[in-house]
Formats: sequence, C-alpha cells, structure tokens
Amino acid sequence: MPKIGMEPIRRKSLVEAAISAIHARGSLDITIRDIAERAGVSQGLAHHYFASKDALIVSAMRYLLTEYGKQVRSEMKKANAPRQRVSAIINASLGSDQFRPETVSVWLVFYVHAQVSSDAHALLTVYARRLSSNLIYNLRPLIGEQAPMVAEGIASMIDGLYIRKALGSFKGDLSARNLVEDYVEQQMTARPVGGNPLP
Amino acid sequence: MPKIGMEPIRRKSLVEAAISAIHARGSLDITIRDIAERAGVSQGLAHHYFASKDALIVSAMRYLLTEYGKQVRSEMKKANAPRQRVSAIINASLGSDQFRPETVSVWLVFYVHAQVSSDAHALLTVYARRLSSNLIYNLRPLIGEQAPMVAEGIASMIDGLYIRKALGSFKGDLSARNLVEDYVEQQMTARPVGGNPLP
Amino acid sequence: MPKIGMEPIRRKSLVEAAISAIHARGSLDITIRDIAERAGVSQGLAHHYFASKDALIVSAMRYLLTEYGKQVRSEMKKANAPRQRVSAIINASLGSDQFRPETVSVWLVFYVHAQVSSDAHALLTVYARRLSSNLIYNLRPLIGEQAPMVAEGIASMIDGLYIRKALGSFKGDLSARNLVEDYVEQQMTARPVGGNPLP
Amino acid sequence: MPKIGMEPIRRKSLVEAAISAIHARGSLDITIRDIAERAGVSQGLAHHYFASKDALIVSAMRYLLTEYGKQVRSEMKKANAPRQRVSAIINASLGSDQFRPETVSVWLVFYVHAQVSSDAHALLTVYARRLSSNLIYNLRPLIGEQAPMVAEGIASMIDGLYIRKALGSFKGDLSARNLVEDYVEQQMTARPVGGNPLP
DNA sequence: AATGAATGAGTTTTCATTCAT
DNA sequence: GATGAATGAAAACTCATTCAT
Repeated sequence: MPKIGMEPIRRKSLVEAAISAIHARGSLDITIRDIAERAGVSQGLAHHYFASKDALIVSAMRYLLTEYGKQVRSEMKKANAPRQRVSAIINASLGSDQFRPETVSVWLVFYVHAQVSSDAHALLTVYARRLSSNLIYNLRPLIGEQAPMVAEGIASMIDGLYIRKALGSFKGDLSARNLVEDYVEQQMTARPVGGNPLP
Repeated sequence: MPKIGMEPIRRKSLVEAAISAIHARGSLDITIRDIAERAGVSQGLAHHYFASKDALIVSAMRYLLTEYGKQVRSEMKKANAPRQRVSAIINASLGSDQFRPETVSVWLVFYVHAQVSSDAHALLTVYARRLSSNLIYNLRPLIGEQAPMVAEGIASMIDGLYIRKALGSFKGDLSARNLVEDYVEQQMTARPVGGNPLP
Repeated sequence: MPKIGMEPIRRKSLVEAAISAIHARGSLDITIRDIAERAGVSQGLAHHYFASKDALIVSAMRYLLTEYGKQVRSEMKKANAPRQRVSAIINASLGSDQFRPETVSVWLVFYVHAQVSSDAHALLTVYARRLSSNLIYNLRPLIGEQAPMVAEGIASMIDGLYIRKALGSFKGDLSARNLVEDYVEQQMTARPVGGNPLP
Repeated sequence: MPKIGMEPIRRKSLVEAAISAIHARGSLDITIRDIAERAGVSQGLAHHYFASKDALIVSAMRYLLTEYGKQVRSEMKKANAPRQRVSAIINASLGSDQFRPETVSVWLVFYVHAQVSSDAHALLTVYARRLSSNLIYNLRPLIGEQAPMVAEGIASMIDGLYIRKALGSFKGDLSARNLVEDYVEQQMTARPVGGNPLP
C-alpha cells in the first residue's frame, strides 16, 4: 500500500479537506478526524504530514492566499494601464472564483483567526500590504496624493462585501464589482491628479 | 452568600464576562469555566442562569446589539435632517464606543458565528435590515433612487473597516469616519436627486 | 405563603411525585428537581422534608407497600375460609389496583434497588416474609406439608407476572389471576392433605 | 503498547467489565470510568470502541442473551423428545450457569432497563418470543391446546424465580427447577392431550 | 414554611497527539 | 508510507446538597 512520492498528493488533499471542513463548520472548530475522513486517510496520517492541527490550518491559509495571488496575476496580465490594473485587483477579489460562498466563508474564518494566531496574522498582513502598495502604485497616476486614502476605501469595501456575502446580506456578484468600480470612478472625477484633497 | 433578586445582576455580569473572554481569546473557543471565573462565580451558576453555552453566547450578542442600538438612537437625537441622520449612523458605527478593539473583535467573532448559528444569524439579520432601511430612508431625499445602492456601499465600507481594525490594518478612528463621509459626499455630488444613475 | 400543618400534605405530594417520576423514567435515575416540579414545589422544599434523595425514595417504597397492605387487608375481609384467603392474596397482588402498568413498573424498580440498598432490602423482605407466612398458614389445611413449596410457587408466579407485565409481554389481568388460581387448584388436587409429596 | 487486531479483545473485555460493574452496583448507574478501570484500559478507549455508554450497555445485554442462547442449544442437543425439550429450556434457564447471583442480578437490571430503552426492549422481546414459541411447540404434543397458557405459566415462574433469587428470597437452585418441573408434570396429568381445559 | 441562590463534585464525551506495527 | 491503538486532558453539563433570606 505505501507508495513513494505520495507526499505532495497527500498534503494537497489534506489541505483541501481542511478548507472544506472549515466551510462546512463555519469555524476552525473542526477535528483532525473529520479532515482525515474527508481526505480519505487515517487520522494518524494527518499527523504524519502536519506537525499539528495548527500547522495544517496555516497551510490551508497559505493555500487560499496562493490561489488568490494566482488570480491577481492572471487578471494583471490582461491589463496594460493603471486604471485597468486597479480593475484587475477588484476583479480578482470579487470575481466568481474568490467570491463564492465556500471561499468567502473560509476567508472570514481566517481573518478572525488572525486576531489570535501570529502565524495567521503575519501571512495576512504580508498579503494585505502587497495588495495595498499595488493599489496605491496604480492609483497614484490617476488621483495623485489621495491614492493611499482611496486604496484604503477600496480595500475596506471589498472586505466588507466579503462579510456581507458570507452572511447572505449581499447577493449578486456583478453589482459587488460595480459598487467598487463606481467608487473608483467618482474618486477619479472628484480628485483628478493635482485636484481636490479630502476636506 | 446567596441573596434574593440576584438574577439580573448575575446574568449581566456573566454576559460581560463572556464578551471579555471572547475578546481575549479572539474566538468563541472559550470555556464556561473561564467565563464563570471572570464573573467571579462558580461554573455551576453559569449553567443555572444559561441553559447552555450557546444561550449565553446569544445573550452576549444581543447585549452588544442593544448597546449599538442605544448608540444609534443617541446620535439620532442630535440630528434633525436626513444628511445629519446619515452621519449619525456612521458616527454610531465608527464612534469611539463601538470602534474600540475590544468591541470590534467581538463583533467580528459574532459575524462569523452567524454563518453557522441560526439564532445568531437571525439576530444579526434583523439589525442589518433595520439599519439598511434607516439608511435608505434618509438617503432617498439626498440621492434619489440610487439610495439602496449607496446604502449598500456605506454598510460595506463600515463592515470592512471593522475587519481591518480588528486585524490592526487600520489605525485611526477619525479617518475611518472621514472615509465613509467622503463616499457619501461624492455620491451626493455625482447623483443629485433626479441625477445620474450608476452606469 | 407559609402555612401551618402543611407537612403531611407536602410529604404525600412529594412521595406521589416521586412515584410518578420513577414510573416515567423507568428507573431511579430521577432528579430532585423533577420530583419537586411534579409536586409543584421548589427544590429546596424537597430537602426540607426529606433528608436526602434516598430517604425520599425509601418513603415512596414504604408508601407503595402500605397501599398493597391495605389492598390485602381489604380482600381478606371478604374471605372466611383458607381457600378464599389464598385467593384474597392473589387478588390483592394481581387486582386492577396493583397490576396497573404505573404500579408494576415502580415495583420492579424497587425490587432491583433492593439488591443494593439495605433499607429497601429490609422493607421488601419484611413484606415478603409476612406474605409468605400468610400464604403458608392458609395453604396448610388445604395441602398439608407441601404448603411452603406451593407458597413459593405462587409467589414466584406472581413476581414473574409483574416482570412480564412491565415488559408488555403479558397483557390481560384476568388471565393472570386465572393462571395462579389454576396452579393452586391443581396442587390441591394432586396433593390433598396427607397426600403425595413432591417427588 | 498499541497492537494490531485488538478490537475484538478490547470489546469483549469491556463488555465483561460492564457486566461485572452492573452486578457490583446492582444497577445501570455505573460510570464509564469504572468499566474502563475494570477492563484495565483508559476511559478514552472505552469511547473509542463504543460510541456511547448506551451502546456498551446494549452490547453487554446482547452478550448475556447470546450466552443464554448457547446454554439453551447445548441443553437441547441432549434432548430427543418434547418432554425432554421442555426440561432442556427449564434447565438452561435455571441451571447453575444462568442462575448464579452475578448473572441473575444483571438480568434483572436489564429487564428493568428494557422498560425505558427501546433497543433493550427489542432485544429482550425477540428472545422472549423465540423462547415462548419453542416452549409452546414442545408443549403442544403433551397438553394440547392449553400449551400457550402453560408456556406462560412456566415463563412467569422462571422470571419470578430470578427476582426472588436476586433478592435472596430464594436459595437452592435444585428446588427451583423442581418447582417448575412439578408445575409441568401436574399440567400434563390434569390436561392430557384432548383433556380438560382451564375452567 | 418556603424559596431560590450557589457550589463543587462527578459524568459523559471529545480530541489532539503519540506510538507500535 | 500508513494505520489503528491508546492515552490523558479538558470540555459541557448535571445534580444533590447547603444556606441566606
């Protein structure tokens, strides 16, 4: 039964099982047993590949972050101007891959977990910062010195839409993007480069 | 030690202890023992007053919601025009009482819990709806038929700011309010009553 | 609210509540809270009148035994010959008062309890002995020296019918009596006074 | 310490430990901890093999029933006529294996438990029915249409003897069998096939 | 006489983790 | 590499009992 080269396969299926368990449970209050069962392996094996439950959870988080990173890069490839790159980030965040209930609920759980786990916090912060500078960098040619403020506005709106989606308060994914794009458009109108600062 | 009429006192101190425990832990993964100790009573007493851990958590949630409701009403009293009432809601949500780390982190935990607990979900939904219609009602004289869309934008931004605050990605509370007020202002400029709809 | 002379009333209603709780639960695994609620009084009061849960249970047992004793004496009054007195005991044991499901199940629980509680054991033994000598005394003029053996047969049959009734394996109460009476009749035929002993 | 293929061994020793605990306590009011200690394993292991306390108890019951079934079959092998098969059942029920205090007290506890647990009730009912038809089938050639009635008489007497044995009201096991055999003999005398029915 | 407040010990159950095979 | 055996600690919850009022 034991095979060689199983490691990456097992790790991936365990991580995906963990994500599925987190979604089903709506929290990190899941058991190794449940994860192992979903992955179709024994409890012992989960510990063989992951030092602890926490390590598995961090891996799951990293997995989600990586998927998101891929999405951003993929959208970025299609863009060749600052305004389009801003939209690329919005599309990656609120597109049909990321903005599915299964993904959204897990993200939220990780966000909350980051309040207490330094590993999780570090991971999330790195990504948030990277995203933020990316946004600011592309917003600056469009709206000048207010770019950081608007980036914060965009990020807040996106995060808020995740919460509302998870709770079922928000439905369609098309209008989610429109909401944010509209915000960007109006900021560009109100604050053309060199124009009116925030009062 | 036993006295008469202790019920409301004990219930309140247990609820507050629960909130404090949730904040400290950053999740609902807290023990009745911890809560009871924080409230200075025995474990048994916690069960005497609350049928289950879940019942205690729901009570804690209701408590937070009630506090927020008070805050909204208090801000509303000072307002006497639609535009001021919109600001009153923003102030209540992002004011120094609600937007403290201790409160913000607990809100977030409850939001996530609502994904899985129907009691919690119901509570949160009622409040969200009430808040939304309040916003829409006051936005309508200002921006007309786009009021629901803008209300959604405001609510998303506020929720997002909570997440970012909880993660420490967002610092000052003054600028949080400014960010949302700025959004409202620009919507009013771009969409005066009878004006331009969302493209 | 406190009244004088409540003691006997409270005690009786608590004892009856205990019996009803035992029947409902099918075992002694009942709570003081449940008993108190059934009696319509507070938990504390149950302890006021009964030193402990065990004391209450013993009282309940004594109550049942007393009721049975009354039944036997009442049937005995109608009898004026040994043969009739044997039937009186059978009637008292398997009559419609004692042989109801509610009573039967509680008797059984007490029987089992007597295996472990010396108080319960003592109570039951006293009654069993009294019943046995009563039976033997009246059987002797009918079947002579085999009276003790036949008394044992009667008692066993009655006890067995209780078990079977409690389990629902036995239905009609008329035939229960007939079964035992038939046994007595045949013993009288086979072993007339001075006749054939058990082989 | 952990070895392979321990499951059946552990299950059996836990079941036997449960029976021993029930006998010692005289009721089902036993703890998993006690059972695990008697079996020489940890509390956790008991839950590893039995989903719940109730599942363990039902297993213990099944075990006792199986042992009894073996006893019946073993006695039946020696019998080659209806009259002998009736005696075989009596011997199996009141023989030195089944009629020991340790076994009798546990049987009684299970009987009472069957009033409340549907699993236990089902198990016991199946056995009771099988036993009853077995008895009736073998009694019919001996006493004709009264066979069901006499079977009921035999079963009641046996059950009653168990109760009396458990309470210490009945001592010798030889005379227990004689008591029932005597009942059978007299029924055969009084009701030869085609003879006198119950009045 | 009667209540309800309060406790602490005890019970079942769950679970991450370790380890022999 | 993979399994299942085994543990021990901790959790929620129950309950008889005590006590102030």
